[in-house]
Amino acid sequence: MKQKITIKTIAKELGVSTSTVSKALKDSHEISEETKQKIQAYANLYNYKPNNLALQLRNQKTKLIGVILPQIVHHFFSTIIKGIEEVANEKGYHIMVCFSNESYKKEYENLRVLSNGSVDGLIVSIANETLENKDFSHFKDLVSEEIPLVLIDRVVSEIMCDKVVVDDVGGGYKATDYLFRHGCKKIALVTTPNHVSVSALRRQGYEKALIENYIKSESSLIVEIDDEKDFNEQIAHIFEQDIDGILAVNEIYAAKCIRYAKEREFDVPND
Amino acid sequence: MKQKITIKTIAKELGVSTSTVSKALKDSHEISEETKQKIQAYANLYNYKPNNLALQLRNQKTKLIGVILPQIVHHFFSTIIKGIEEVANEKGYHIMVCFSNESYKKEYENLRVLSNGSVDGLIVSIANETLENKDFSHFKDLVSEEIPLVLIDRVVSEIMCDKVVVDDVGGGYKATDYLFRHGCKKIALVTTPNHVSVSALRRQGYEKALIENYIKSESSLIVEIDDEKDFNEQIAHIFEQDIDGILAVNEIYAAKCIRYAKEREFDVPND
DNA sequence: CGGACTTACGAAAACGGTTTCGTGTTGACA
DNA sequence: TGTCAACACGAAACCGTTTTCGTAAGTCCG
Repeated sequence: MKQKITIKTIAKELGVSTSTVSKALKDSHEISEETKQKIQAYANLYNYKPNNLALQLRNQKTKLIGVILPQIVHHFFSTIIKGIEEVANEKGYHIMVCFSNESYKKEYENLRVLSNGSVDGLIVSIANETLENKDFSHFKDLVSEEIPLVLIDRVVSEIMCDKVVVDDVGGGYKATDYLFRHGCKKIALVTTPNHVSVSALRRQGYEKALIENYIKSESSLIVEIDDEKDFNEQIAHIFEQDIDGILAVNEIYAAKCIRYAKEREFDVPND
Repeated sequence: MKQKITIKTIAKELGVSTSTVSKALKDSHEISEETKQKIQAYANLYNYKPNNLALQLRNQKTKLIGVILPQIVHHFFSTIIKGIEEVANEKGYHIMVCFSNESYKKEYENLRVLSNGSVDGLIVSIANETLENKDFSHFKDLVSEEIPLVLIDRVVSEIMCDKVVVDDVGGGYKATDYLFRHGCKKIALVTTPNHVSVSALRRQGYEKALIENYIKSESSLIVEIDDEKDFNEQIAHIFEQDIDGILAVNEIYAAKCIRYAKEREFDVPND
């Protein structure tokens, strides 16, 4: 790399001290107009830019946020990155992105590298492998070192820090409530078996909305899709009842339901 | 943040100099076994980690690669990020990702921040706005500062640096040639109007392959899809000829062709 | 006994900045 | 003429590390 121009080179070239240069470049009142002119002109001419590392070391802050995600080629996660980057930028921050590829080892390694002063804080979505083997000590270390940490989407209660999750219960409730407000009386639920947490939470929201509307939840209106079997066959029986609304726990089920309904000449969304 | 433990604190606490600590931690032969033990034990106990910023400043390298892309919520770009991150990781590097949102100003700003010592090199895909107003001076500055720069996908000849682009001509050629090698004689081309550059390049490849196989390009075998109109109607006429191969310039057209062929009971890929 | 060589450590410079605290020179004022 | 403040600048410390070089003490050998 070419000989970078630093405050020292300017100082030497102009026969002043580095402190004078530093002050002149930030228009300090301690420096005479004449000297300031000279220094600023020189800096401009040679396109001087202060070295970020030096500043970060001195200020003990990097204006950088580390982001560790399990994947990226995935609409959900790339959207998250975009969102984080936008807000960070507004606040004068930049982001460093790493991926764990759902691997504990890579997550651990990334955490180690980023928590050594490289970033001011971290935003992490935990890798599946970590979730399975339940070893969160690397996160707990961060917390005890008081490095700002926010967990998103995939969170665990063991780690004491701020968390942001999609409000699945609220989402399920709001969607169901919306249908009620639009005149639906008998709403079916198309969901997965209950061990998938997102679905279970959205189902809770669905049931909460039923209760608030004084409606009894009927198991004949709820179908837990088995992905191994044919989708249409599984939902057929709910279409045979006189339902006027369907809540699907994810876009895929929703799309399939809509297609099924259209093929049977229902008017979506009016019917 | 809690009082971080540094080499200095260890040195003071153990009554030795910082140089001794530094050497002991990297198992230098200059330090006696006894002292090493003591220092390493202490460092371990208090979970000492060397400060990255200090190292980067000292070594004049960050092991960081800056990546600036126009978008991210896009399969192509998120795949690129993943690829870069993987290779970088193998070589002990990490990446800093920024987005220009196709805006000249954000691109300029990102470039400015990253080129101040924050990264060892840059990988950039130029923003559309920059491409339009043809102002590449910010890139040229980088080059003259001899900061390693690689342009990907969207490149311009004005900037003297390494570039990586998808080889569309070669891709079109190889695909067509493949069909010839597998016995096809009459190959149709399903493409977009010629002003879309990717398609135009792949078409060049297609035509090059035809020429090399001494086959005359026939306009009746080439259909430029108008996305406003019905796809199937537009390709119908090529299926009426006795073709034995189709080259589609993108996956969407390919998928639609295959579906069309299957619906008409062709045996894909044998027919 | 004296010179050479090892061992085990510390001092200081360096990376590139910022900032606090002098300090020498003016000029004003009593 | 002596005092004091303002002005304009420099010295040095600091951020956390590495590394070169110097050196005191101990060992070995002739």
